[in-house]
Amino acid sequence: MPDFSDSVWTRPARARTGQPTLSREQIVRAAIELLDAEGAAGLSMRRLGARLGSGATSLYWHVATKDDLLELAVDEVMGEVYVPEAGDAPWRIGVSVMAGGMRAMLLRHPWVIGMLGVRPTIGPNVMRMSNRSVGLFSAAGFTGPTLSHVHSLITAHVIGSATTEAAVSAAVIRSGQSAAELRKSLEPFMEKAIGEYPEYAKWREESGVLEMEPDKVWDQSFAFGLERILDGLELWLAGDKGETE
Amino acid sequence: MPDFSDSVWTRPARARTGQPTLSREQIVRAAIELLDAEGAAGLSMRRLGARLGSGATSLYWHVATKDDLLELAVDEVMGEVYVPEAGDAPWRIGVSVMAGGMRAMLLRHPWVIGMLGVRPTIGPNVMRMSNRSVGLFSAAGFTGPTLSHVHSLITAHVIGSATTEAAVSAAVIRSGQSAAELRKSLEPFMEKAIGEYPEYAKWREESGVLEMEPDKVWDQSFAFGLERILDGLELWLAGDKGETE
DNA sequence: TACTGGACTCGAACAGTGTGCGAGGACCCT
DNA sequence: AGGGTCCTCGCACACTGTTCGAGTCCAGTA
Repeated sequence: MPDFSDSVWTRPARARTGQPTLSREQIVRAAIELLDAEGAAGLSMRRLGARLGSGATSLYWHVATKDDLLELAVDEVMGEVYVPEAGDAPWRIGVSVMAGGMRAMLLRHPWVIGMLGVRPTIGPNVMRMSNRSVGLFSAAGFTGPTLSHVHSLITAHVIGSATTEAAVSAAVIRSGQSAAELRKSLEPFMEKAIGEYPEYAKWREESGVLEMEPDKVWDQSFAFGLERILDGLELWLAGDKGETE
Repeated sequence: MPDFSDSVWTRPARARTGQPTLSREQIVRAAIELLDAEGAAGLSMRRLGARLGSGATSLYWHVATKDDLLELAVDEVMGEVYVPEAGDAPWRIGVSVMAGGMRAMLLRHPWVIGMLGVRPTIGPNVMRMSNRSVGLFSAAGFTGPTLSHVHSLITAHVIGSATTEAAVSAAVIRSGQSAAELRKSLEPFMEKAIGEYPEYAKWREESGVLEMEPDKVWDQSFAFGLERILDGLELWLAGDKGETE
């Protein structure tokens, strides 16, 4: 006797509202959730489909390719970054707000970092950010190619700091220990290396960096760097522009 | 009638010299070659095995996991970076040499960039670099946590600049066109965007950046940023260390 | 010389990946 | 009622990293 418990007849009619059940925005949002929760390796089209209650290949009607989806996701989270309007505050403050916001975003969505080097992002949100940035820097007094260099300098600092910070924090998470515990369990390894790397070892011991709270150190490092950069830029604006060439 | 053309008997004795045919260094070297030629997506254990004339799974005797292999590869190329000895030159020069060398390495091996954010590198070559760097910065007059911040600042600049540069250059390569051609074919897209991003468009038009040679622009941008950073650091060394807090 | 044990290689297999294709269902318009 | 468009999805393909166990070779010992 055939089993009708799962046939077309016993199964309830598909819950269709007449509207498509999937949308590109919905897919992108779900992808970001998955990426946040499990990292780049945790996102597969099949798992994403399952999370949305639909077949994996259905996604391909809304999105040409997984790479495209990632590009959309990157641009989407870029939209979370607030860039102040030019003139709302002194330019140093404006730039700091932008840089801090972008750093926070990258640490919220660390999977973005690994994608920045793969293809340039030119989505609408990135464009909006760029547009605002130009305003910010041009109000500060930068023009022409230099303006672009300044923009690159600031974003490079954000991306670069976030890269190493994210790498370490990923290692901490993977280890299942706290940062302090992880450092302790690496201690013997370091101990052995001391002989070979004397300068490094000496600094490590004397700097007092071992007793500091890791998160605070990252914040300080980022802020310190940003201040030095802004100082350097202000100096350049102040006049001696040909000093170093 | 059985086919003996490929049996143990007809097959020539394995060309064994008595030495193992595979070695970890050889594998890492081949992996780097493959990564350089085809990027991160082009490296698979099977292809790597084929390139070495051996079975894919043979690699697993020398290397625990693909991730381990990548870590080895990253550390290996890090070894290509020359870090001057402290005292061989004024510290600004020393730091510039190191930063420039690291940038060049990252552009030679752009696949490294995408891996830096995934896990921290603590291989011997990276340690050697760190050791040298400490010497460099400490000779410049930096101490304690600040020394670490300065180190982070410089490497962040290198990594950050290389990230966006590599992204663009990857896009150019993928497009199969020259940078200028690619820009031209993106022109209509940009044209349409001008209305929405007025500041950006205005800068784009007036800056003269469109007529410049792309490679030169990258170099200039990197050098400009580095000089600003070094200026900022020198200023800090000069004294007014509490100025901005 | 025979035998053992370690160093090393490798084919088969498993679970999982991105994606093309074609069949089909649901809806709207004529 | 018939067609056309939008949308979903199962199947299949070629490929991935990795495990397992069998096998091959060589050095050392008895």
